[in-house]
Amino acid sequence: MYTPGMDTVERLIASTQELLWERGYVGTSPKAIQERAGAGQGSMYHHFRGKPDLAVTAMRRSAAELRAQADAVLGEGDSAVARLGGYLERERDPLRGCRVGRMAMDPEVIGSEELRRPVDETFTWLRDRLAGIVAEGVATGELSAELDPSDTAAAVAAVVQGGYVLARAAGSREPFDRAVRGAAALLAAARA
Amino acid sequence: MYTPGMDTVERLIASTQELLWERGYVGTSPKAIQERAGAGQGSMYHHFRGKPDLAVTAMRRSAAELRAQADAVLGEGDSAVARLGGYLERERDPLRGCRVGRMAMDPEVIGSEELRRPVDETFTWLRDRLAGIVAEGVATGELSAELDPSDTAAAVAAVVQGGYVLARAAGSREPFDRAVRGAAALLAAARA
DNA sequence: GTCTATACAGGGATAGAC
DNA sequence: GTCTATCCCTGTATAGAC
Repeated sequence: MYTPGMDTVERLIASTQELLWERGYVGTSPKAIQERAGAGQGSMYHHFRGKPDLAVTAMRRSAAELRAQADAVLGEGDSAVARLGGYLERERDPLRGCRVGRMAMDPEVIGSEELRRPVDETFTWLRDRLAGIVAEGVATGELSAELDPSDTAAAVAAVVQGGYVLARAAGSREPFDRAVRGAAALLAAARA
Repeated sequence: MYTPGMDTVERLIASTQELLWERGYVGTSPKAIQERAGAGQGSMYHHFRGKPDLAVTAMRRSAAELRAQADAVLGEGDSAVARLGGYLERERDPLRGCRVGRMAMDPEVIGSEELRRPVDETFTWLRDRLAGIVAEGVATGELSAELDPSDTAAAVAAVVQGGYVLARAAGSREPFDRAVRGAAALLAAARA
């Protein structure tokens, strides 16, 4: 996440990304950010207007990173089912949860237009991307024509996000693994 | 949630349940609980040892309520697909999220054995209950024998929890509705 | 049982020196 | 650009009076 050569601004952003992932927006304090970044108060408030400003910057970056990763995974595989399955069963650390999805549960994030936007954009993009793959599968006759691409895409995205909830509740990655495997099996069973 | 006739203890518990749902554990302060309950500091600390104690009590109650509701819904319908579909598409307020699942994203909840337990038990119970229905459907020949009941159950539970994330991210219930509809369609397509 | 007073850390930010 | 001092509010809890 961050390397010795990074300057203060970069260290502040990277630290904020990590803390938002671990503790959410309400749970992350400027002081904690400064400590992790090895920067003083003055530094942080010189470069950013305050916690919301820094958080928006960090969230935009996390969103972009996630998008790039997902896009790469979704490009691999030679059939719709294989590509969706690849996305579902891609390597993850379920107990950490999703760094973007996590933000959606925070009332302060949801209550702020600016803070919610990167989260919204990420999932809108993801659902569209997944829907395109489903539509392709339906078009080539691989998947049943009964499947609505947008609905199916939402279900796939939801399984992953919900899998994190189940895993964290259980204190074990097992429910996550079951959920994505279960979803992959349902997709496989929906082949035309 | 709470009625005029409730005594102080009940009002404290009910207020805590509401606040935990709305703002999570970190986001809920004793002061806010007292205000909503119309009780003073002394009252709260007389009846409960502190915030964690009150939170555990409130979470146990929310878990029990949720379980009762889910159990009722899962008992209706005359086929496995109908029962799972009924659970998925049951009336909900997606923008509020799940009062139990929400807790799983809170680091303090996950970090405490006592606070996590009610959440864990709720989802373990739910997955078992759903798995029983899937198994039944497989046994009667309604559902494809390819489906693993536990995996499928986890996927169904995850779709709902993840649907909340998508809805809150979007600021609209639409992605939730799409996700559950998509999941119901996949189940219908997996009929033997 | 409930109230008020008190305590002390931490959150979030500003001011001004260097 | 960064540091230290300072500020005020809130979180969480205890003590003791009523």
